[in-house]
Amino acid sequence: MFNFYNTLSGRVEEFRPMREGEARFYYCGPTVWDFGHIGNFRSAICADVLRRYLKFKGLRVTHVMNITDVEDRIIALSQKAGETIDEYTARYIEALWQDFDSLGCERPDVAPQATRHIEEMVALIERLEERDHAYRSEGSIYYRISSFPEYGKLSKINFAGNIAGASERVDTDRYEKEDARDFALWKAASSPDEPAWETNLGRGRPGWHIECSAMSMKYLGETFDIHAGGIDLVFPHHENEIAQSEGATGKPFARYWIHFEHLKVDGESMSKSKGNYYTFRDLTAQGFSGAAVRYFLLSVPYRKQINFTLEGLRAAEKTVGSLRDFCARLEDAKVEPGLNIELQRITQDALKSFEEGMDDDLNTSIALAVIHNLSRDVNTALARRKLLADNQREILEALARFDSVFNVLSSSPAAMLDDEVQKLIDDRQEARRRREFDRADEIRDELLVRGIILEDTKDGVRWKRK
RNA sequence: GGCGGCGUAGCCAAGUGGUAAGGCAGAGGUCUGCAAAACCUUUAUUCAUCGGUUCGAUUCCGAUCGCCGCCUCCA
Repeated sequence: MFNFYNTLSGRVEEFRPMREGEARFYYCGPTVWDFGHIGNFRSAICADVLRRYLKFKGLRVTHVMNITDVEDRIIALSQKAGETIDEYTARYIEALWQDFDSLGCERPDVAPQATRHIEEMVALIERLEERDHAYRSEGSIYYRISSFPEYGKLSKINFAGNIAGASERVDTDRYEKEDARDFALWKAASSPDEPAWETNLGRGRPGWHIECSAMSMKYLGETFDIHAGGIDLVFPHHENEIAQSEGATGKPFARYWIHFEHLKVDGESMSKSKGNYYTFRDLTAQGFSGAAVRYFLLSVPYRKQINFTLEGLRAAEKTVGSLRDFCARLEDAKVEPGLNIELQRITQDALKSFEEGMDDDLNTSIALAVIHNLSRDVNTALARRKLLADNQREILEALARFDSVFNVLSSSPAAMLDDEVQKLIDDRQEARRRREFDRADEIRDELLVRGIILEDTKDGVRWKRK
């Protein structure tokens, strides 16, 4: 199996699934109040790679990602737009899936929405009330943190040291709570026109944290393998999830917690006010590909902050282009039958190193370096005609294996050339044969204007779209 | 006030108690009709600074400087 850092234990640990051959994995998904930004997608892509690597390791994965479609901001924005919550969030959910596709993220097996699971949340809150972990105050219901002694075990927060300096910024007067740390499980509707649900708990809406407890346990069981999310969620969100879930069931909740670091933009935290805020769509509008964004975001291991810059993204775009060219060249190569033992060894070593890198806390930097080194060795062999048919097959299989995790190598098949363009390429070849190089270069320039780049190789002309 | 991370070539960046992966950019070369692509060579005697531990430190410890973040909605 492989190792990764478990926030709960504070150590890199070997992953051992609860059930042989199976991994149950929950990822705290987005709040759909706007288009996703690159920070959201760093997390989503890290989660995607984790999920893919679990599969690489031969595990059957059940991946659940929640969609938070009700919270204060969504309510405010939808009301402002004169829409229902569903009308407002629908477009962002649609956009989310489009972005997932563009970024090469597999869709989760289940993507439950909070608004569709109010019943489950109500039932969970009732269980917490029965076990005395919850109390009512002015129509709302709060979690009683003093009733859960293990509170803080995930984030290791030192409450004594914290309160002093931070308290001035914490709004403690807003609700009637027994303890400033207590958090809302259920928020009573404050006015008749506020979106709310009529339930056994009264008219209101769920607190933010309860949805993840209710939905993860519904789809994965009361105890499951991995719970993932952005680093910012460690406290209070995940800490509260543990309190809610373990408080209600008396059983361990998630066994492994994995958290993805944030990214910086131009060396600073990303924020709209700093003008360094990018949605994925901002980048595609500038002509960047999803694969380049994905490659960039995976080029640094998940536990390090990555510094996002447009310059870095440009470099990633070039790198992905080179790797894809390499794959296409390898596929098209006309090779002699047979097997080059030396190349076979290189290929096997690459597979081994890739896996060792990923096994070591998902070190994507190392895994990518392995792909680059293999690419160089194979290019050299190709140029020297040392690559034989069995090697070609093995290397393509290895690359497919790598790409089952990274998903940046395969590109959509190039669209067919139209007849006119094909004729120009043929004409140019004819001109070259006659050594009419002015004419040949003229045609090459003309094709370039049409966005087609030609490369003359030993095996004939290759073309690609700009 | 409490807590944490980072500082490695022009840029991005991995990494380890035993002598610096990878990518981008640059230079020279091979190949080519010329290109392009690819390949080869080359670009850190050195890992913020100063001490300490050690046979040996970029890697461990301490101090200093600089940058970033969390503790509040946040991926």
